[in-house]
Amino acid sequence: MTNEASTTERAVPMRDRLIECASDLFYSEGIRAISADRIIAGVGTTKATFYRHFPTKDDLVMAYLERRADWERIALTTAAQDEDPRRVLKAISVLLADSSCQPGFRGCPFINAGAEYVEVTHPVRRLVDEQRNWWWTYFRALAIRLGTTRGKPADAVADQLLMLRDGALIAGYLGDASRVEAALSTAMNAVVAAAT
Amino acid sequence: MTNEASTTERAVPMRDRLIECASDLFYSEGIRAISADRIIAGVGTTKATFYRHFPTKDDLVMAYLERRADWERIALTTAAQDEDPRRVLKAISVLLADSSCQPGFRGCPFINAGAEYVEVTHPVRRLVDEQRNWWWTYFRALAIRLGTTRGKPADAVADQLLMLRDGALIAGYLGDASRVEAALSTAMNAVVAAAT
DNA sequence: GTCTATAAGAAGATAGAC
DNA sequence: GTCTATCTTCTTATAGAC
Repeated sequence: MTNEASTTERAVPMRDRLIECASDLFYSEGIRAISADRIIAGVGTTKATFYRHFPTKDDLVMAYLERRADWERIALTTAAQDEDPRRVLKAISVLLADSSCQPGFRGCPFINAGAEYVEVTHPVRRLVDEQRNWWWTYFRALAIRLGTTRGKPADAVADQLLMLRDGALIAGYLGDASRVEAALSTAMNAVVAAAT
Repeated sequence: MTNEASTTERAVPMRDRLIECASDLFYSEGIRAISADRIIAGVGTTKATFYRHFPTKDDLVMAYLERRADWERIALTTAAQDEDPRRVLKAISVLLADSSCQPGFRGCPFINAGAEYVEVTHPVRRLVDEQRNWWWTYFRALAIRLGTTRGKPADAVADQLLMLRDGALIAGYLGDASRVEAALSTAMNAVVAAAT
């Protein structure tokens, strides 16, 4: 094979290095708390290069959230491949609870971004909406597989499961992450049982 | 026109006017998004006066959150005075859902502050913990009144009800506020039914 | 594509007069 | 308690050389 070890730094394009660094910093400290300078220093480049790749800071914020959205969808669909919808529900609980227990867990990046971006028409908020709609649609389909009647009943169960997902991530961040799994799976089962 | 320092305006002490203005701005736009200058301009005073009342901006942030905590506790205990714990549960759902439907609703100020303040030892985060503990203790007592066995079962129900409260406020802000009441009360009832 | 240098403004906070 | 004036640092963003 060709020698690429000596060109490790050059192998990763600057754009990806900026997104990678931004993803860590924005998530762990908040978007407004991180200046472009911090990211520039983090990857070891200059302002000019930064702004060549991302005309404004918000463009990098969008790239950060798009990457997070991809991760989240992949993580969920990977963890929830079981045929049995009840085991899928359990797997989702375990996935969310495990994430909550990881060091550096700071809750849902989309909920956090929502707290920082107020304007509903802002691209960031549109992306947050999109990701939340994805979750809701996923939960609605799961509700149907679990035996909930299509239409309003399934919509209602999707609302409740999304509510529990959001609450679980808040609890994982601001509460006791070690209790999230029990509370989340118990509540999800209760909600599904009451609707089927 | 009329003198700005009219009797009504002067009757409210500067400190309270600063907290009042900060409360509106911090909640509606986010804490980091609002500079001291914006608040100073909002009440029509100067930097020197601002920093005489609040040595740092974070001191004002604390005053803002303490006021919000007081409001929340008063609102809840006022809305939930019924003898019947099932009607109390319903009243909480209605209170949270109604709040979500108010114009300018931006979710839970404590969850939002948590998104902006990362350091767990920061006074803001301690206050967030305190308010969340208050809710949890309230829910645990309610769970017992609803017939849940004291100890672990009641603790588990409190975890789940708090999870639903948090998720409901997220849904009220980032989702469809008009569907919060149905989802929240249905899920709370399901969780309680499964534990009694 | 990347660098040095810098603009232009906003941020949190203070000194000293009245 | 309040004001004018100021300080320092940080912020996003750009110009122009290599």
